[in-house]
Amino acid sequence: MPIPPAETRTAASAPAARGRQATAEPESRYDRQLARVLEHAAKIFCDKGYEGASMRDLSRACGMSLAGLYHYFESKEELLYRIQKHAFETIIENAKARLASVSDPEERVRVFIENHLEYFLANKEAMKVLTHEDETLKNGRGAEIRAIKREYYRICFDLLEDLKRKQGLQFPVRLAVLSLFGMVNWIYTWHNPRVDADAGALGNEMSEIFLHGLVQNENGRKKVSKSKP
Amino acid sequence: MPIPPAETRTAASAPAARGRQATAEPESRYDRQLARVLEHAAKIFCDKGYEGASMRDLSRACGMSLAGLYHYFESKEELLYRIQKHAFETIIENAKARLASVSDPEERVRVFIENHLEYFLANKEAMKVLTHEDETLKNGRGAEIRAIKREYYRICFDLLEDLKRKQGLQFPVRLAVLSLFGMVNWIYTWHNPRVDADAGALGNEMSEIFLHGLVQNENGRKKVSKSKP
DNA sequence: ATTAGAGTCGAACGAACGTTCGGTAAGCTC
DNA sequence: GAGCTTACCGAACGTTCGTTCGACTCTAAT
Repeated sequence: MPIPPAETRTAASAPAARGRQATAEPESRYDRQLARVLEHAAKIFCDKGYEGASMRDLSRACGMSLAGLYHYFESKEELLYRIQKHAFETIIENAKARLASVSDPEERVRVFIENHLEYFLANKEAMKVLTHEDETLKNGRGAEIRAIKREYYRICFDLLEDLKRKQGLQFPVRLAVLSLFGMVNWIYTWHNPRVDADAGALGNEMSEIFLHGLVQNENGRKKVSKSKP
Repeated sequence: MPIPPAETRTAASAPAARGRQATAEPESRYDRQLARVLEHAAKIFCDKGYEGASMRDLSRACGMSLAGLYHYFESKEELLYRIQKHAFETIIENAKARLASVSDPEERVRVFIENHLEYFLANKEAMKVLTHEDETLKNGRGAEIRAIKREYYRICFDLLEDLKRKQGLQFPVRLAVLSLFGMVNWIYTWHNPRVDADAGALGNEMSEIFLHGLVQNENGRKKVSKSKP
């Protein structure tokens, strides 16, 4: 949930997180405010889209003046960049950590899917911004985000290729990866926490569809005995 | 590809398509120009997003003055509405027509998927606008588009429920529908006509993944004999 | 008590936005 | 060829946009 403390300071030169004794406190006032701003920005970009959202909307949401906001970043574009970068880096980090302890190829795919859904649903706003505004950033920042995205794609690709090789399967890996991303990313258009299951259950069900399909004859796992022949 | 002739005139009161003899010519000058405008609008909304696209962009693309454009519609919002409505109605119409002659439940799902992909790839720009700007329209027009969307969803839902019942399967239908839409709609983010297969081939491959999954053991259709045990 | 700078603000900048207005030139009907 | 309509345009309307500027307050170190 928390959008991150500053890491790198790109606006005016400013203090690193220094508490009262320079060591104890992890979050300076600046860091806390910046995190607040990023969180509200994610919410607003999510609701109205990057282009449709105005800095005045953000100012209102943060309870801070328009000019005051610019103490924490240098442009609207940087806000989008920060939100996207943090979301992507975190989901990749989480995926790597979870995959490290799983070796069965099929199970690894399941873990990847569940990790994706879990982070997605826990950070719905940032992830919608990541997904929806995927071509918005241009030039340097856009290239950086696209590189991170490619890394994430690659992780999934390798997972599926490994599965294919070890189990001697036959399917187009690129298309499988992109179909999987479609399935899991599309969730931002429909998921309603009051109606739909949580990440764990959805992950299992989606994994089942993706790995074994709707129709699983000859195997019995999906087929159910019917009273009428 | 062609965005449609006028159907209903919503701007200033204006002539219906009347040829020189009121019967022979199907396309008046007005209809042709309107179609041109809608086509360019779809392209621009697709490239820069609805909010990011300006009427001046459209004016430039059409080679027509800003004021002149408004002869053909009453607002930017109406443009989006027209594009979305036409795309949705056509894809539904096509789906119904194709499904009418197919009775096998599994084959019907395949036909639905292939129809979707075929229209999607043949009308990439309008379909990206439909997919990407899906929450943009508000009030009356938004409600109307959402109703059409619900109808399309319903067709797919019924298809899958029929498959489930007739084959005695067990899967969550709502999730299956939404996963399928995710798979097929996501295509606008990645499809490259110079790299990727055409709608027919992609439809087959996606249908295979969706219906039978990546891993299809015990059945041999997917498993391939390996030299090493 | 003085100073430095972090944090914040009101007010404004120029640019861009969607839309409208008054007008004109061409085409059609009588 | 008068009269009406369609198709289009230049210029501008009022608004909103992202961003900046100079000044103020508060805190904390000198």
